[in-house]
Amino acid sequence: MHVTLQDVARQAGVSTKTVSRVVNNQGEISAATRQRVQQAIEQLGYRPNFLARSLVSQRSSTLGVVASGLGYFGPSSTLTGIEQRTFELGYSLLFSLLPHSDETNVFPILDSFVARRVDGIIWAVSEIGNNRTWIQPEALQGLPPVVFLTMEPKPGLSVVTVDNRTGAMRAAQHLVDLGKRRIAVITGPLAWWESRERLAGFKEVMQKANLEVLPAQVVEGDWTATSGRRCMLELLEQYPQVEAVVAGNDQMALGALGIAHQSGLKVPDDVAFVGFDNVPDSPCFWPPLTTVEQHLFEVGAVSVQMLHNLIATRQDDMVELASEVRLLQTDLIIRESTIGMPADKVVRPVEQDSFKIQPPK
Amino acid sequence: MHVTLQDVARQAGVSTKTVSRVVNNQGEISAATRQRVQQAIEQLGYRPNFLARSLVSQRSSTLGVVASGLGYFGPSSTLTGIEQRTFELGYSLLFSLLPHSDETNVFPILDSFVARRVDGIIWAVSEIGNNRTWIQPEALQGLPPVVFLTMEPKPGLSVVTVDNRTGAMRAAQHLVDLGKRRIAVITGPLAWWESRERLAGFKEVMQKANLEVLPAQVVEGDWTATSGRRCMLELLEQYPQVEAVVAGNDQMALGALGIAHQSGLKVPDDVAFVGFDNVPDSPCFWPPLTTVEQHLFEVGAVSVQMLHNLIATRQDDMVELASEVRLLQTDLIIRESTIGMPADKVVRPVEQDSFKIQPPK
DNA sequence: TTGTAGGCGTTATCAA
DNA sequence: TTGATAACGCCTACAA
Repeated sequence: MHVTLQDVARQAGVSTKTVSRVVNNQGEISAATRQRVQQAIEQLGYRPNFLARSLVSQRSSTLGVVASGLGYFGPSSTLTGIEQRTFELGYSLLFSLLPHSDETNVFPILDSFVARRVDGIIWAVSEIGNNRTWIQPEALQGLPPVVFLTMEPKPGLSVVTVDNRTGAMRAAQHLVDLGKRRIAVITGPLAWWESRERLAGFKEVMQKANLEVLPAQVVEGDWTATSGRRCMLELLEQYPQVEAVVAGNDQMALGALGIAHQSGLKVPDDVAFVGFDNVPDSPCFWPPLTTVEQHLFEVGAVSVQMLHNLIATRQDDMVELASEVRLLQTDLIIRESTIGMPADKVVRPVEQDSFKIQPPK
Repeated sequence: MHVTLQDVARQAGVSTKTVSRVVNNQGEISAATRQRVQQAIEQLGYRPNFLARSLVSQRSSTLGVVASGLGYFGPSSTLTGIEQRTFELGYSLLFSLLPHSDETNVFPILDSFVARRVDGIIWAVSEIGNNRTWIQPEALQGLPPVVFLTMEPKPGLSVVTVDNRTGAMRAAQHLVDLGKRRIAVITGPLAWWESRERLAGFKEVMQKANLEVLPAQVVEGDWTATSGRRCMLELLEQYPQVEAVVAGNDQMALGALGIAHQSGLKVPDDVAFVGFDNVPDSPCFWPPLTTVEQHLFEVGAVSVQMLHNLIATRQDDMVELASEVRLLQTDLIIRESTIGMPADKVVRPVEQDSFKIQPPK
């Protein structure tokens, strides 16, 4: 069916090895034969078979990625970053999605990756409930190098994640600095590690500012704008003195904003709002939303780079120093929902954990 | 490095072929040997190598997908649908992203798919400018079956797309039915086929209603909310009598809504708005947005099913009847931005081009 | 500079 | 019911 090296070799009147050398640009070859071989390749429309190459070379130049929740801006950005860097480094990408559920059995997915002999795996699913209990030495044993995204760093694992706690602290501190005292929070689902981190950051700032956090000030949403509406209604009911709201993401902030409008509250004078994510629409919310930007595209790119290094290391010497952690910082984007006048100022702090994407080798 | 069939065979004291039969559940095998083989598999931790299997069986059980613009809800939904159906049908998915640019050379991506011997390809990139000129018989020659998404159906190609024209007609007709006469349109970039289709649908309704469409009534955005703001400002400048706006997507509608608020216009009494996409946030816009829902998850799922059938067909007999077209209908979701009162009614028409996802064989 | 032999891990063919 | 042998398409080692 397909044209093979043999066919080309026969056509060009040389050996298969010579054709192989031409295809892979290796070894010294006389200009004449190279010419002849290339002509034969063109003529026959030869396309190399990576499966056969992978079989003998024991590497597939393919990475596997497991993602989730592409309907949201964050995961999509991360995936885009992953794909781009993967391509730049010369890999292909096997792609799998996981439902947002504890129940899902991850092993079929891992098996399909192993069966296709991926050189490495990126686990781009948020830490939710106990959906990480599968991460055990025995399970990792049979796998190529893995980089985990968005989880509490654990010894022995390579992790790339956003500093959610500090991000939330920036949001809360901003409100405190503006003189707000009665600050409420709409969290994401607390089964999510990210949500708990953000809540912890919020509480830390409140404590330092000697501000109480009553149970009535904390409500739990599910990331959707609709849940933001519900949460804001609850807040107005159980904590009517609220002066500001920190939302776990921009969607919930949007929903909460809607309720504020319906209730005739002035934003930000009566109630100020801060979101999290800086989705592309957030500058066009009504009013434009102050929010915390995560650099998720970079999270994706960095994780691929880390995986690439891991793969190279494992091949060179068998020493396994897989435990590396990258914590990416956030930016506070200040807009009208907190300061009430046209502004789009970026407050970028000194980077504590700065990073660079390393150039391909 | 890895445990192979041979290792298992040796351990169990049988031939490799016998092990192969056990692994693939084929042929008759005595319970005793099966037992022994399975034990050896467990013991050694054997994982089959799909690369080797693909090499000999001439099929990789892998599909390739080329997508674009995951930052938007639509493409992400489509990709999610593709992934899910792909997994259900027992394939793996090789994933590639294309920048939104005419210039991009698609052949390296196609080559990487062919090199890995994907069984089929889904081209999930919108038709923009002349980014489809590569689709020529010669280029298609060397490829496995391909299904194209979101493009003008062409003879000889398999296409799955949303009926954008009819969708836009629903939106426009809804406004006409509400008694609006001076209706403007904010289009997506007109280099996109989808944008032109939606504009054509809009114009068709206007014509039937004996309503003029002046050049001043049509402005071109770039899908972003920010461009929606700019376009709405232009409209208010050059067509101040505007009573309603049809936007090319929900993001631009959001931006336009913001300008309406800033200008003190009442929605929908002064100006009504309709979007396109039904993004999850749209019920929480201010006011909630009437919009046209595309079933993009289904577009993805249907395209995979079509591809699967194509692959099966090509293998059975060599007859190539690749030209199939599926046109999926839209739903109009009516909300406050047009009717000004709490409502969330779905108008679902009789399906002209109904479809079912066929069960896996 | 070029060629030969052997093997990567699996499945198909044909015997036993 | 099982097994030996030959592919699948490519690359590495070693010669020539």
